[in-house]
Amino acid sequence: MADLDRVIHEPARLLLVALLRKIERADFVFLMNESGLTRGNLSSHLSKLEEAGYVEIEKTYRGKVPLTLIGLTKAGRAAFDNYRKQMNGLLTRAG
Amino acid sequence: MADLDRVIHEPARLLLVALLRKIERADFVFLMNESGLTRGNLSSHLSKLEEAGYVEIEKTYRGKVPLTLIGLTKAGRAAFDNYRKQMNGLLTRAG
DNA sequence: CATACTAGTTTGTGAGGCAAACTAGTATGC
DNA sequence: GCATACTAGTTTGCCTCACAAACTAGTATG
Repeated sequence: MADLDRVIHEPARLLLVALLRKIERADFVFLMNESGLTRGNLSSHLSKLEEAGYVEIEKTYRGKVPLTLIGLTKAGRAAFDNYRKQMNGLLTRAG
Repeated sequence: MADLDRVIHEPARLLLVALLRKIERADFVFLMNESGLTRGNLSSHLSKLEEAGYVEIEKTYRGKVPLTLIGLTKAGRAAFDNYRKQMNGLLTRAG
């Protein structure tokens, strides 16, 4: 069977994880712009990813304005790589 | 944004469509065995695919026993190919 | 005619994605 | 110095939907 990681599989999160896979670390607003998600949905998807242990979220300040930094964990990278492998298998097996 | 086709994106259906992409036509029980889905879930996923116009379902008989044949439509093939293209983009863009 | 099997469909429920409402803190207008 | 607006998030409510379990229908067997 195809037991894909549902945390990664959700398109919004897949996009986020793919972004983070490249750039290591990003702030909330950047991810919002890149993904096209609303603040609300970005927040809840990041929470899911955090619960799964796939991202680390650091809350700090840029001057007096709050700044939230997000980065993929080792587990997150591994999960994404594994997902990619499985998905490629599924897609290419279907010549 | 990543607006993947949700009908195809669901893992169970992705597997079904990938299978059908190769073998053109299959019966209900074969798909059940290949996918590992229960009769109930296979039935409902096939209904979704049919509603989307992605598969054609033909009910006939093998002797006196009902036989359900399932095949991808042109639209189904196109949808899968498009999905695959988008997904590959997402996955490889994240070197 | 009752029990079992094959081949499916329908139903109930819990999880979850999305949009909208809410919160908190900072800057600006008057 | 209080109101209005803006930035940066979080929480809530609703509606969809995947999965499991229950149900249906028809055939073979004892």
